[in-house]
Amino acid sequence: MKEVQKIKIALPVLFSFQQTLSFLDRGFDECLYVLTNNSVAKRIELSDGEGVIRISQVKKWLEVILYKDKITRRDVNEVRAFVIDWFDMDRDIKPFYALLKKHKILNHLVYDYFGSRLIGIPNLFEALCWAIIGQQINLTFAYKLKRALVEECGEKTRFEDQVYYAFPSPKSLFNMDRDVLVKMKFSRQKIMYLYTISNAFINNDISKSLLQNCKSKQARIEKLTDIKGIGIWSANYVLMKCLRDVSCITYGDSGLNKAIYILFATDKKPSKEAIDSVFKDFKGWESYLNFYLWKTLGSRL
DNA sequence: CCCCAGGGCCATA
DNA sequence: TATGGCCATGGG
Repeated sequence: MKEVQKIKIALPVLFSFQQTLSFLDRGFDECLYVLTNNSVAKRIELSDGEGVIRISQVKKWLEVILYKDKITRRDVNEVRAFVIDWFDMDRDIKPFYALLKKHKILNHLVYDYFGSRLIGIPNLFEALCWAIIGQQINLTFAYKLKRALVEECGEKTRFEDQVYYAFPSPKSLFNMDRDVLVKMKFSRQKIMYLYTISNAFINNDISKSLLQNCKSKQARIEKLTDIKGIGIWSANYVLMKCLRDVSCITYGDSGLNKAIYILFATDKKPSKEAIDSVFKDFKGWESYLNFYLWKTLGSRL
């Protein structure tokens, strides 16, 4: 970390960095970034090696400080692209807000979460593993599992009295001893799914570019759900959080069910038709509505 | 002790 | 196609 470089990104309209920070800081035991009152820092993997970035707001700009041994022009471009992707800063969400404002029941969400963007998981392997880890268990426990995994086999950087972890690589996860994962309290199913996904990445059966090159959304869903452990919920979750597809609905999601039940007085587990009727006024913005509905449940789901 | 968590797979009918 | 059991643990 011998060199330092400041990178400025202009704030888009309808973007709130405070909302971004409050989403990242939901009281869960997150291990892949470090928060302060007004900044977030994380380890970043770049083509020319790893570094640490710290992001804060300075007036009308996002200021990203990159710490790295030797900083290249390519590093700077990649960091800028990473942050824009992570916080979904390139998207014009005016059309979404227009739809929200005229909705009878949901219009207050504009003001409750003003400038809140769909925060992503740019790393596809991490997004898929996180979908597996989070299935069927409460998020508090899911974050504990993730931390155990990351601390065991994620690469780390020590910088200014802090440890910054990378999410494990497919190879390092694949090579983890089964018993170690059992001791961490992963279920046998989750362990098998994680191995399967790791192996798929190692063999290049799945990658972000392979998904991006699929002809249709349906083809992407099929490619994802071909993987054992990835069902319809996980596929939509990953397309939303990693591929930045804004037209996804996480069918089967307990949090989504709960939000719709509370706001629309449906069954506790609303039918697909009931869910679709909520989303029908938000064509092309389903992922954003999905994300905002999650937010209505509060910091802890 | 019960039920359910940001599900999905498999067996059965 | 639909339904029920199973997974592992923790919180309510």
